[in-house]
Amino acid sequence: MSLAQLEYFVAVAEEGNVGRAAARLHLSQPPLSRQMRSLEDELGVKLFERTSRGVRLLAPGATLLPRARAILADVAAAARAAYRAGSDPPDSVS
Amino acid sequence: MSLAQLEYFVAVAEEGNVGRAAARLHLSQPPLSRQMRSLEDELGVKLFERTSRGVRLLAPGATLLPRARAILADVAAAARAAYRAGSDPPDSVS
DNA sequence: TGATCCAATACCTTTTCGATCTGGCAGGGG
DNA sequence: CCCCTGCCAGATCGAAAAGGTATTGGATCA
Repeated sequence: MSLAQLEYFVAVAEEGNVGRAAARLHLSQPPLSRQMRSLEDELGVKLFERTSRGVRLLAPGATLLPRARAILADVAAAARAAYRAGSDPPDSVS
Repeated sequence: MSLAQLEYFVAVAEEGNVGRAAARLHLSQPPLSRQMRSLEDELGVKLFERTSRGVRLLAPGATLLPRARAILADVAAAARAAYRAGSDPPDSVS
């Protein structure tokens, strides 16, 4: 599982449509389909139900979605925190 | 930033030694050095001080370390949760 | 039944990642 | 003082992964 896959997953879940999610991610549709499939394979569960009008979250997908969002937010926060720790010398009240 | 880089970072921080961390990760030393370098580049800060006897965490590294551990734990927990949501049918009291 | 929309597959290209080999720098023993 | 050892960094090469285009298959709707 990669952070990219989590971003992709969130986009697909939010759009309910692989093609539209791909556009939003500035990506083409087939790679995104494949990434979702390999994520499902790795987790050992189906995240989406594929219909003829798009995709719908299944229970495992619904469970994963908020966690994925939180993880991505934590990663961004960690990057910012590390950056600040470097800009600010060890102690600084300014 | 990738999850692999976070794992690598934790290993290097814990070992205080790139070569030993590489062995622990079943990886060779040069790729690990590069990954740490590219992580630093991406974050825009130095995470380690390189000495001739190993590496030592700088302030940004110290800030990142607990967050990296938490993120990795969250990822693992999310994977397990999704898997369970798939094994268990939607409702189950058993 | 023909048109349309969507996801999946096939095939290829490009980028990324890891391994091996080599070099440079600091400490420790003769 | 010199050499040897241990550690990190750089260069080059091959393998694996990711993305793009073109195409197919399936379902819905007029």
